[in-house]
Amino acid sequence: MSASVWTVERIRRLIALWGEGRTAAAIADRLGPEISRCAVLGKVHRLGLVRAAPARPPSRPRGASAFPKRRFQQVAPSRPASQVSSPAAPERPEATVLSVRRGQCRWPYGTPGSVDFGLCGHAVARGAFCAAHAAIGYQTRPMSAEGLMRLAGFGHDPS
DNA sequence: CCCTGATTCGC
DNA sequence: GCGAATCAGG
Repeated sequence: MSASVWTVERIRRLIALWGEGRTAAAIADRLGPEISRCAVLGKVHRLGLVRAAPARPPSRPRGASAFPKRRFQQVAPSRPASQVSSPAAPERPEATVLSVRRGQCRWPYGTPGSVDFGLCGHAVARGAFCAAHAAIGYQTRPMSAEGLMRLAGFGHDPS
């Protein structure tokens, strides 16, 4: 017979002790060696006994193996379909941070700080980028109706 | 580094 | 349902 470790008696004591404001570790101690602090926390949570939440803004997705190793996401300029039909972008950087001059595309290549880091260097078409990279970097996303109204000077002001 | 409670997920 | 793992904050 596999009686749950959480007997009625233990649950009763848990509720009482939790109500007294004891800490999970202290409760785990009193409930016996079978009950760990985590077990207490888990049970408390499961019972919905969560002590008055101090309005803690849920900062992030958390929990066991939420993101075990994928914690760092590669953040690199993504290359959507726009690049396919755009004028050629160089395979390798043709300028460096030090060498790049006015009129040269400043699209980054490689990892900043590493020796191979460089800049596109092609002739600027728009802003700081050549045509190919401007197509990627200056994508204008469709603006919401609210955004358009705000931009037009019609703030949504009910009063 | 110790502690706290909170949260998630594999079992 | 259970609780270890892992989080943020003190």
